[in-house]
Amino acid sequence: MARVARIGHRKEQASRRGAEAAPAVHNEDVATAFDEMAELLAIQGDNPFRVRAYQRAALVVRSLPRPLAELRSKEAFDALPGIGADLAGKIDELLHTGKLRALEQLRRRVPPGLRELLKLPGLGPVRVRALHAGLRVKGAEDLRRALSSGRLSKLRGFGPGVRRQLEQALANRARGPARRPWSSATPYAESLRDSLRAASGVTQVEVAGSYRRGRDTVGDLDLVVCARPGVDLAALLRRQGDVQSLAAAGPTRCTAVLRNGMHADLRLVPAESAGSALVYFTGSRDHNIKLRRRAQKRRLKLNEYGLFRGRKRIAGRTERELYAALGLPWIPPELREDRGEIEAAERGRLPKLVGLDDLQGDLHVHTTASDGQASLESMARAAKALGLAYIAIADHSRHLGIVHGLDAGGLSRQIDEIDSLNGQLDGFTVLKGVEVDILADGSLALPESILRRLDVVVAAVHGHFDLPESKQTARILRALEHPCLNILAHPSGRLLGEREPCALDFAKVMAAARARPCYLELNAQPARLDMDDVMCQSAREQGVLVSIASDAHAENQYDDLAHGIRQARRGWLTRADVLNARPLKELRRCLARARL
DNA sequence: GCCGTTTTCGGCCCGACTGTTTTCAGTCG
Repeated sequence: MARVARIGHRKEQASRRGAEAAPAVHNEDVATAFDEMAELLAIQGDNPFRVRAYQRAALVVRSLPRPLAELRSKEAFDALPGIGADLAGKIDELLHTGKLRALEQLRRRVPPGLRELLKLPGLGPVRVRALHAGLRVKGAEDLRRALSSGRLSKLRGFGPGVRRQLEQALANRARGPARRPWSSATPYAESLRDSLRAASGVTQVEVAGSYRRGRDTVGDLDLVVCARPGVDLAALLRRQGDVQSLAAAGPTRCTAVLRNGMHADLRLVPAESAGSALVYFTGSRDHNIKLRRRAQKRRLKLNEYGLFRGRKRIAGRTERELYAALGLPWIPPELREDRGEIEAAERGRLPKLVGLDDLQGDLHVHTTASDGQASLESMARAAKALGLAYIAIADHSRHLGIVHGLDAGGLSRQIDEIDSLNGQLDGFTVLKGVEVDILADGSLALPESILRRLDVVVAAVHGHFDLPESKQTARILRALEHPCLNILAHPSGRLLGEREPCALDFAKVMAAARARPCYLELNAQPARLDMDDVMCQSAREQGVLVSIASDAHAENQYDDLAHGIRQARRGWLTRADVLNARPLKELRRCLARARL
């Protein structure tokens, strides 16, 4: 929604500048427009395959590592998978005018509140259309009234079950975001998995879904269960402590409502189908669709029970066996987003993804000198105990808004402290650094004279997140021109579920980082995970090294590095793409290169 | 709306569960 409004904003800017000036339209804007087209067409009752084509195009555009604007021509758009002549023309129109006539026409025909209704569980395009046609329902509030007045019961397709589901959904809507950070799902996912594994008759339990793919946020949990005959899945679930109720219960499939409000979908499959079920329920949907089409072309049929030639199962017990039968190597779950992984697998070009063990150090660590909770020495010893070879202390600079930051004097004292500590740490190095604030005008909050004395200068935005895109981009580009800057930290400023990424022309930032050169941080705090996966993939393609950083404020927060690794893997990063996967000597060379 | 080693037209991934429509449509993943 915010994005769409932003297109409007750009449109105004364009008209002020004159007709010849093209508004800056990002891939995300195009994807959002296509998503909206798909929903409005679906509500209208249009051909479902046409709807699907828009959805697919949105996904393709959203996953492109480069801005569409760089591709320029309609022919180049047309060459993208899932984009034909028509959609290529629509991309062209959006890029040049900032608007889409077809979308504007649709918006005039379909009340905007109906799109919101589509998000409610139990409401698809058919029922939303029926609500509008039968009861003039135009949004959630109308639906609430129709429910309470009893008018809904007169409508075909809205029996007591559906009405109960809708009442529940409207009540739940007030309860906050549907997706939550990956890390907040972990305790529930793991305890459910472990207690089911311990249940008698159960032979195998795996968590699948977006949780297994390591997405930054998780909606529902998906679990694949194998058990001996006679095991009653629903009865088993009702005995689990974390399970509040069952929203659906069949012999092979159950949906449990957990105490934290999450849903867990469980599927019971025979052991010979464990691999195919795991592929199936790990997804993503688009990865699966592509696998099934691949199966079809080989005159095979793929479903959650296996890969079949006629009625004969030819694979399915393990994932590896299944991919092999489709002529592919096993594909890591983090890559299964239909962003080119199947094509890469086919050509033997899957990246060897970075792992936690590849990290040699951590370049963003706080201490009690600013807002951290542990001393310099404690943070250093904790990192050494984890097997890291170096850390960079990057406490905040002092300025308005950050109370406990360091000024030049404080930083100078910390430099001395680090020198003396380094004498006592055998085989471990503490690098001198800072997380210096990027001020509203793009200057840095500390003088160059003190920054010159540091090994690592990490710079970040901590305020003025809502500047218009042109100003925000200019601000960051100016910061990147500072001769001492090494790493741009948490580039988008997003906080999952709390703060949207700031409006920033990330392609320009990436190009500037590459040209300078300097590095970009993938902040591993579970609520940040900033950069996101697509930005990481883009950095890799552009050859910009990524610093996977814990931003630890306490000894135990080095654990967050695992979240960063997960995100990095989703962004196709290998060891070679990661700045702090380099040994100290090589790291120092990289840092020296990034100083003008 | 896209796409092509069965195809430029006629397909488009596949199955489970729910509710209600007494034989299946709608939704979901």
